[in-house]
Amino acid sequence: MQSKLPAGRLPKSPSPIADDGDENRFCGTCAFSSVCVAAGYRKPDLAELQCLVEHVGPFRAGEHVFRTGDPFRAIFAVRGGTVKTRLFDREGREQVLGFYLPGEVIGLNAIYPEQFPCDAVALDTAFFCRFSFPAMSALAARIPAVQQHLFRMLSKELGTASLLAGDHSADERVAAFLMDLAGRYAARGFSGTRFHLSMSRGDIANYLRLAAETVSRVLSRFRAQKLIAIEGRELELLNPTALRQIGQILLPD
Amino acid sequence: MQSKLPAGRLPKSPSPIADDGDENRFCGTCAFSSVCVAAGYRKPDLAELQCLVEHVGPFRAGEHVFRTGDPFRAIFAVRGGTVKTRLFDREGREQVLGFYLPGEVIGLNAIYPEQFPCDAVALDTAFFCRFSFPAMSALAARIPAVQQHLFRMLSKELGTASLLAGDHSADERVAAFLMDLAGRYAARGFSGTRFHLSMSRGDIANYLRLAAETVSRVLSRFRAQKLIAIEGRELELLNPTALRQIGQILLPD
DNA sequence: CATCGCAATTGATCCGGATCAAGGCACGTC
DNA sequence: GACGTGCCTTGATCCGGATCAATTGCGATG
Repeated sequence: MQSKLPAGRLPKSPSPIADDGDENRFCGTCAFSSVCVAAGYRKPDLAELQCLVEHVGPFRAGEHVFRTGDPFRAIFAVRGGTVKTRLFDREGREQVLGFYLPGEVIGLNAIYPEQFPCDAVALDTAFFCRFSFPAMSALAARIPAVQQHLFRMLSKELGTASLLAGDHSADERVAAFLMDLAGRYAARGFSGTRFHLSMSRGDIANYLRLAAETVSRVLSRFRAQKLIAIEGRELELLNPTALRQIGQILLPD
Repeated sequence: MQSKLPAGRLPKSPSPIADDGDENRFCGTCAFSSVCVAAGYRKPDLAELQCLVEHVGPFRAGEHVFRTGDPFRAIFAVRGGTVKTRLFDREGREQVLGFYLPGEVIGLNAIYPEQFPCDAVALDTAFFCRFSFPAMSALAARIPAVQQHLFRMLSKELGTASLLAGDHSADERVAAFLMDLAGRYAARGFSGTRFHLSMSRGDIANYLRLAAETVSRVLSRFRAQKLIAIEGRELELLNPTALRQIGQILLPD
């Protein structure tokens, strides 16, 4: 039930960011926080930032935030819910490219082609901050912190291709996947040991380039080994250290 | 014998960019060309660009352009030769991340961590244009074309992770690899049907996440099927259409 | 020239995960 | 309650590519 929105949350009321109590809580964990906060310190810049940020959503599970081929006009920070990005190959088979949690940003890979190169699909009820990219670009030229932040976010995402690469075992992939999610939840202020898997086993398998049956088997084995407790999509990491050990080859540090 | 360099080519003569005839030919195919050319149209900017571009090299095969952990100060455009990027996992096994041809740019993934996250190793005699990043950043804030160009290069590289992802057959991977190389050579003005493989079979296999033996077998099979002619590292694509067909799932368009 | 060392090729065997198949479970609707 | 429909789990079989091993070819070096 994460979709119980406070009344003043939707863009109908263009209230200043500082006035929205919930805003502050979210923004503190958002990938854009340093930009918004930095801009907030200067009154004239704050006005401009408000022009380029727009709240959109909610999207229901299965709805598209954007589609492959849509013209690129903006990037999106996830405010709530979960998103998967995916595309279809020539044979029409889905390829899951990634999952995005609250505070994370989607759409950066559309800057160059000037079209979105993939679909973004909500996995549960999700809503976003939409940043107009032309406006953001112009702002970046005037405010070094904004420019630097964009460079850093882009560069950071370059280092995030490793989970699916390589000839790694199913155990390694699944363990690394779970620990990656855990770390990202923890980084945004959520629990890093208990969380909900918003995506189906099939999506996980597709993302990890495994069969859904294999993912199921590995999770069952991890449960039998008391590494995790899992019931449906509710997950608890019972032995994160061991999981990190198993997936270490795929994990940073 | 790829190291037979023309006499005037080595950096012992630090001549200004505009004076170097070969420079113009190279710059036309370089990923930075739009930046350099755009800057060239304004005299004051040209001066600044000269400050931030520096010619480095040659590096001999096996020498490092940068190493994992080196502080990030600049990005490099390959002027000549070939480079591989790689890192070592905890077990000390090498992981080849990519190959870079003349005109392509390395180091963009170091902006965020502010350290190089991988090694860059010359595969043959190689030299570079070195762009100081702080200087470039400052220039980007003043010249929109430079900022836009950096955004685009970063975003473009985000779309380049697909070759090694996925559970694809060895045939698909090798065919896609060859066609990818061919396309990149062609884009830079070289032959797209006959070229030299600067990297060993082992490097190719490592990059494609296959065993070296498998790469060898696939190449032998492609030769038997008259798809390619290959002798050592000299390659000719005899039937690019068929190769594209085989690797199509991994290739753009 | 003989020798060494590395890269590449080719053959034989083995294993991990895909695939095919058959239920189980939780949800909805009628 | 009976039924359908996804989603998940578990079992049995098969195949592509890894691995181990042997051989060849070539450039470098003495």
